[in-house]
Formats: sequence, C-alpha cells, structure tokens
Amino acid sequence: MSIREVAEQAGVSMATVSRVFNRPDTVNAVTRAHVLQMAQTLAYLPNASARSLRTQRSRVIGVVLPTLLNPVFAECLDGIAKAASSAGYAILPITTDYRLESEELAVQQLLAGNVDGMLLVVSNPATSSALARLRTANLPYVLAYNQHPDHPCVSVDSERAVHELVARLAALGHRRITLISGQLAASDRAQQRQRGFSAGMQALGLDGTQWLEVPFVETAVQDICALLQRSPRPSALVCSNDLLAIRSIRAAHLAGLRVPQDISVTGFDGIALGEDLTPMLSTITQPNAEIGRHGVQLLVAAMAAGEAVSPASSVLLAHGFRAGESCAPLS
Amino acid sequence: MSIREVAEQAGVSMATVSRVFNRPDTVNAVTRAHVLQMAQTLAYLPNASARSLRTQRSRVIGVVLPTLLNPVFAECLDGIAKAASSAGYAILPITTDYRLESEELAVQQLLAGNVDGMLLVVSNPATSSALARLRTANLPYVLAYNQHPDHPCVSVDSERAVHELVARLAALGHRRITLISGQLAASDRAQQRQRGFSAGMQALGLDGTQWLEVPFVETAVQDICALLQRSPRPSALVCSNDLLAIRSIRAAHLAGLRVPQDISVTGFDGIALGEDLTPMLSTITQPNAEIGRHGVQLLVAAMAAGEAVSPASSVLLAHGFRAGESCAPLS
DNA sequence: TTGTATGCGTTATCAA
DNA sequence: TTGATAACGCATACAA
Repeated sequence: MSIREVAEQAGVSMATVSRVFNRPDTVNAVTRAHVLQMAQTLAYLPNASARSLRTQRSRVIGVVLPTLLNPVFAECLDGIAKAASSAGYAILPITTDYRLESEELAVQQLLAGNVDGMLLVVSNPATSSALARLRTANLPYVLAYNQHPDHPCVSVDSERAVHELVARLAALGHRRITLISGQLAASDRAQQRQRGFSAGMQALGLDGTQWLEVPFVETAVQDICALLQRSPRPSALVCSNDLLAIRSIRAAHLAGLRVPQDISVTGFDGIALGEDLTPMLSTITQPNAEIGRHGVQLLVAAMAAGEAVSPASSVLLAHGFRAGESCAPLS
Repeated sequence: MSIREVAEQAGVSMATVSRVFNRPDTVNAVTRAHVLQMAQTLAYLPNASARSLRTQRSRVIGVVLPTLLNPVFAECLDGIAKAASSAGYAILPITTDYRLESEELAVQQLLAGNVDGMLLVVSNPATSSALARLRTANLPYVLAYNQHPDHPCVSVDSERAVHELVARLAALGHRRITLISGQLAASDRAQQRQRGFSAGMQALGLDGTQWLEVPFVETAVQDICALLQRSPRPSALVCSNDLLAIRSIRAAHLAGLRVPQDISVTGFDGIALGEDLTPMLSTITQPNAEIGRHGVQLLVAAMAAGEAVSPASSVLLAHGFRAGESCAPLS
C-alpha cells in the first residue's frame, strides 16, 4: 500500500496525500478528511525507508550498552525507550558484553544502519576507538555513565559518591574497609569508584589500598568468599556495583558471616531489585531511567538543530544513598 | 558518501560497486579489490534506507515486550539481540508496560517502521487486538512465553511445571500452600500457572483454591505480608514469578518469618540473579535467552522463505527446577 | 489549495 | 565480467 494508491483512490495527487500526513494544516479540511478516511480504509502506513531516504533522517537512535543482564542498563534502556518514543524516535540497541571490539563493531553497524544519533555506554571514553570513529562520522552522540571532558556525558559523580560513602561507613565505626571492584581496565566507572574509595579512605587516615578486583562474574562469589576467610577480615565491603554487592552478601553467607551483624556491605547503582532484597541493599542510587531520558533529550535537541552535542552540555545528575539494611554500625 | 561517488572514484559503474558488496563472486578479483580499497578510503557505508526501499526488506526485527524492568524479559531480549545480530538482523524493541493499548500501538509503530518480522510477548493471545492487526498485515511473527494453538509460540509448559512443583512441595510435607499470582487478567502465563497450581493441588487432594492476586508491584509486599499474618498461615508460597518470590521473601521477613525454616517460597522464571540471592531462590527455570534465540530462528527462517511462521512450528522448551534454599521440608 | 516532476541511494534487469 | 537504466515510496520545489 503506497501513497500513490491512496492518492488514486482518493482522487487527489500524491503530493496532497503526503501533505495530509506531514503538514496537515496546509491542506483543505474536507480534502484532508477525505484522504485520511481513504488512508484508513486502505490501512495505509507511510513507508519508513522511503521517507528516510528522501528526508535523510531515520528517526532512529542507536544505543550501545555493555549488557542487558545488569539491571542498571536495563533500567536505563527503559528510560531511553520511553523518552525516545515520546520524542517520535525508535531505538536500535546493541550490546557489547564489555568487549572493545564489539563496541567498535556496534558503532560501525549503527552508522551503516542510518541512525540519526547514538547514545552509548563505552568501556573507557579516553581510549575508545569506537568513539574516535564516531567522531569522524560527525553524528550526534551522547555518552551515559561515562565521564570525560572531551565528550558530552550524562552521569553521576561516582568518585564523590564513593568518597562520601566511605565517610559514612567510617562514621559507623568501620576502619577495615575493602573495595570489591569489577575489572578496572574495562570500565571508567570502576576506576572512578576506586579513586573515590582511595581518596575517601585517605582523607580519613585509613588504609585505602585494600581492594579486590573481581574480573569474572563466574568466580566472583568464590573470590570474595576467600577474601572474607583471611584474617583479619574487613568489617565492611564497598562494592563498585549492586550485582557485586549481592554476590558479596552471598559470599559472606557462605563464609558463615551475617550481614550486617558481622559485616557491612554496600553497593552502587540503585537497581530497583535491591529494595526488595533481605537485607535491603544499602547502596548509592543513580537515577538510571533519568540518565537515559536526559541523554535522549540532549540528543534530540542536537539532531533537531543538526549539530553535534557539545561536551559542554555534559551533566552530573544527583546521586542518592539508600540506607537499606546491609550496612550497620560496627559492633 | 554514496555508491555513485565510490563508482566514480574507482572508475567503474554503480552496478559494479553494488555487486562488490552483494555478490562479490560475480566480479573480477582485481576490480573487486580496487573497489573495496576505494570504498575503504572513502569510508563508504551502504545506505540502509535506500537498500530497504529497493529490496523491500529492512533486515530489522521488531520486538514487543511487557517491560525490561523484569530480568526475565531483559534476559530474553539479550538472547534475541544476539541471535538477530548473528543472523544479520537488527532489532527494534518496544515495551508496553503490560498495557493493552500500548501493545496495539507498538504493533502499529513497528508495522510503519518497516520491520521484516516481529517477535512479541503479549498479554493474552486469545484476546489480543494487536495480534489480530498483525495477522491482517500478513507479516511473519512469533510469540514468546505466550501459548496458543492459533499462533506460533515459543514457551515452556508453565502449567505442567507448576503442577510438578506443587507435587514437590507436597513431597516435602507441605499441605497448606498458597499461590501468589500476578494479575491474572493481564497475562496468559499467570493463568496457566494458576491452572497448574489448582490442578496440582487437586491431584494431591489438597485445597487448590488458596491464592492471592497481587495486582500492583507497589503494594505487593504489604499484601503478602498481610496474608502471612493471618492464621492459620500457609507453610509454602508458590509464586508465579521470581520477582514475586523475592517480594514474598521480603514480606516473610517483615512478618517475622524465616525462609525457609518458617515458610517455603518458590519462584518461576529462573532469572540469573536468583542464584546469587541468600537464600538462593528455589524456582522453576526457563531458558530465557534460548526462548529469544529460538523465536528469532523461526522468524528468520520464515522471512527467508517469504511466508508466515506456522502455528505448527510452536515449541515447548524444557523447563527445569533449581533447588535453591528458599524451600525446605515442613518441620 | 493542489498538482507535476524530480531525486534521495540502492539493487536488479537487460544489454553489451 | 561490466555498464546503463529503471524503479522502490516518499517529500518537496515549483508551477498552476
């Protein structure tokens, strides 16, 4: 069903039908009603490819995420999807599983896929070849969760958040605090959180060099469990994300420790599920959906203006702290 | 950068450049190398819209899901994304938040978006107006998680799974078992699970009429907590999904009950996170990623053949049972 | 207010 | 093995 058939059936020109859909105000009311009626009965839908080809815009936003298996990104994508939809955009998501070559491939694919802009979470903006490629393509893009002066970013101040968190734990009496981190090399967020940890500990005169890097999900629980069985053990674990915190609680259980009575555990991300757990996760909360929404908003504005998103429009959204139950005063 | 410019720069015709990309074997090796080289230096990428317009296929699969905030669907989408990608398809997901009007709108949008096929999870295939519309559009589609004789479906046998589960609980000594269900009206899965519960209980000579329908996430914990404070209380809760199971465990905690010592709780879905919880979730596992993968596979085959997916190709994948720790013999 | 005609970038048909 | 060309469905400049 094409615009031509609708035009023929309605007894008007293709141009008129086109105008009915794109600039309804420029066509006579009765003609418009007639055309609309005809389009309706013929179940006419404008062909997106033809429209994109002609207008040179697809109304599609490409999205590059590490994974959907971490609820942080699922929540964010949900925000992206809603914001995009209400701005009249569709989304085309690709996951990279934290693999650098996938990042570059994803950007490549999206470039070829004719997207109008891209929203991405990369491993490390400073070294990302995907970003380099994207820049030369001159396509509007925004980074989410990443933070870098040369790129437009929507994130929270991870470093400060963890710094504050450490102070909070210290105020509860904790002195032996260990950081449980994801792969530092694979994520600028992990690095920022680690810096916040070290700085926070140092500011309190505590030892900020104790951390465990957990490279693989599969062995995370074992690794943490092993750490907890060494003596002396920490009285608090600062985990660089909520999934690690959940696994730390599991590890504590396997090591025969109660949370929070024997050991405090904190997370980072504020995934919704954490609120339903027992003990409820004590964690730094990020507005995940809002991060997505805001990113889309910046992107849409830039695409409308036909220009790149300025790094100057980067924003740090407010983080929060959910007290939860996985964290208690040192007894 | 268009095919025409590449052709000019390479000193060949547009047709040859096109062939280099689409049927490389039909063009002379040195010509091909030359064109490829030129395309490379010009950073040429074929325009997806033009290609779609010409070939009448977009190589995009539309995906309609209730939400990404339930890890079940995030895991499934992950499987879909990977399968689609390796088959050369992109995906265009839309979430409906379990709202019927959104389902119809989503189908409408995807139809207009020129997708080659659709993979969807609807509330209820029997009554879905979205599906009716989709059928008249004559576009290949597959349902996931849903189950209905008139449609091609990829799912597990929910009814049997819950039936078996009830028997398992009874074998542990449980007699007073209550079903915690999501909105029955909003989901055929919930209905199937409820039927499995009733049938399973009845087969054992137990009272299969005890169930609590939890319509809203916001009040789920309170509602379940209230149930647990009535006397006599059930010794086991069969939850119709993992998120409800997690909230039930929370509710038990708030009611002063220990899981599984005071009350057993089982889930349904097998979300990965359940394995890291303490107590580890006892649950019926579905191969969520595999459901997505299989759906894509059926769809891709049908799209290649240019025909609809037959309801006869519906498949019930095997479910499993994760013993976990949230479930124990009646003491 | 409406119609005519062109071109967006590609693939496919046909001829060379 | 290659080239010329038409057509996919649409939006828009321009003419009426």
